Amino acid sequence: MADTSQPARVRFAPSPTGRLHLGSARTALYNYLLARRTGGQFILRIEDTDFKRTVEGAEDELLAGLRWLGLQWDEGPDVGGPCGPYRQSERKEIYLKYARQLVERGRAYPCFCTPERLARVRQEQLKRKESLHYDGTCRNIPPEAAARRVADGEQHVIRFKAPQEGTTTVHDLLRGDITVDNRNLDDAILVKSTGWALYHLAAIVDDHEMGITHVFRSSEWLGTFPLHALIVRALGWAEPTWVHLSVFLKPGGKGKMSKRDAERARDDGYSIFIKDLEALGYIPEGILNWIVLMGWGTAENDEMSLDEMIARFDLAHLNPAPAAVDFKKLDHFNGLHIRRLSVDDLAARMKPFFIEAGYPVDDDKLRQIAPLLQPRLKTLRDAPIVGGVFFEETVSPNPEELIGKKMTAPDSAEAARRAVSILSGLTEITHETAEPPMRALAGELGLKAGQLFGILRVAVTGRKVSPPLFETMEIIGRDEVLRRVEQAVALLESLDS
RNA sequence: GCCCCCAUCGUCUAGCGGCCCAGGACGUGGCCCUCUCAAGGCCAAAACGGGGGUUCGAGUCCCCCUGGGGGCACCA
Repeated sequence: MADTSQPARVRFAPSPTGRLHLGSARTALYNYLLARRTGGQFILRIEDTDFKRTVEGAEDELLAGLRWLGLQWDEGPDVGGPCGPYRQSERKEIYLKYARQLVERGRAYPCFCTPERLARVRQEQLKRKESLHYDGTCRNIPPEAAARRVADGEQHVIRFKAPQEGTTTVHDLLRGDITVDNRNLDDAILVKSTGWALYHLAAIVDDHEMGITHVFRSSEWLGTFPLHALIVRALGWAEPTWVHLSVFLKPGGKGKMSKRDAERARDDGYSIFIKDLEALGYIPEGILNWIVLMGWGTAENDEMSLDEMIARFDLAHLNPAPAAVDFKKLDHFNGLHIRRLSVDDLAARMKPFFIEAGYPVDDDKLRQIAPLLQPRLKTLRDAPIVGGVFFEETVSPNPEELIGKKMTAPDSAEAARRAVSILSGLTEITHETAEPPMRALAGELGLKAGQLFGILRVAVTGRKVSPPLFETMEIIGRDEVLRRVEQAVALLESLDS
């Protein structure tokens, strides 16, 4: 079943009508993984035959998003390949060729019904509570008569002539055989009156012409699955392995992700769109690790890099059930992979977020603070929040917060004074040189280390929460540390008057 | 209304008839570590939707119910 011995040719075929989101990214991922796993090819095809719906810039975002995630394709509209063109809008004649073939074989027919008439038929069916389907008016027009009307230039579409009796059985890798009663099949439109093929024909033709071995697509195609298999068979081709992946459900698992849910995710600081996730400080490694597990599972060790996924991915563990998105889990994997980054890598990735937050960035300092921030970041966006202190020229602590735990202002002032006198005696303040004497001082004053350190932390960073105190002092530097602690002394003294 | 699909902890999942009084992960609670916050370590609570079968034996196979999801365009 999980045949990884034969090279797979797979494709990710988005239409440039929207943004790259979680669901499509996961489909792309699975395609990519199977291709790499089997030593096959990953193809990118743009399904842009519906010009009315094409969105300006969508294709660019799609490609950029995939590249950012690290899912580079082997063949595609921009990189070419032996089966091009890879944009459906450039393959019109190919589809027409097969549409004509189908008509010649009596497996498809021209239909002259107007959209208006079709809408009327639908209304009637709705009123009679029947299933919605084409009523077959043009199905029985004699081929010669139909051909004549076409030759005369009469507006028409091409419909597939679906069988009306018996049953059709198709096979999905995750669901096994699916058998439908042919009476429920519809004569779907293959070619619009404009001459452009619809998905039903275009995708089937392209998958064949491009030698696709496995078709990963969303479960929303399950309804037309028999139709598509029938078209493949009518054309006399071998079927690919069909894999219908379930959709993602909203957090909590009740209902599909809707636009409203997407907005709510944004309000919570998350997003279902890849580009937004990048801006929110999520890294490809984290996102990929998160989505690969929604629909595919392993017994244990969920933590994986892309390479590890390639080594472990298989078809047998794909799961047909819908999965609810859990952004908390994304946070977990993102943090996990941030911690896996090298110092230089993390420094480079944090940089734009410091710039965005308005801090004067400095590559050396970024590398210096990276190890301190690394275990504290859930997202890269947290970096300027946690590490902003290293770029601030001055701090303005809240005097009240300078008072040590269970201490008075005068006590705290005295402790700070003593700290200054000891620290100023050091030629350099580092973790090694400063911590021992400060611990000793705490003991001498009858304080817990945490009490003294707390005062110094607020004095030096202006915050109650910061990276480890002495490492922080080391980076801020002796002179500035002294200046800040002295400032704290003054602040504390002003308090008790 | 009609058609199709799915069903294990709150969530993502492992399980492919006995190895399961159901394993891992997120989240949650507790403890440890600890200069704060994290990170890390340990522990805990937490599930086979219900009912019928099949079988010596069912989370695993079959049926029904329930629940959830998808589809029914000259969109993809």
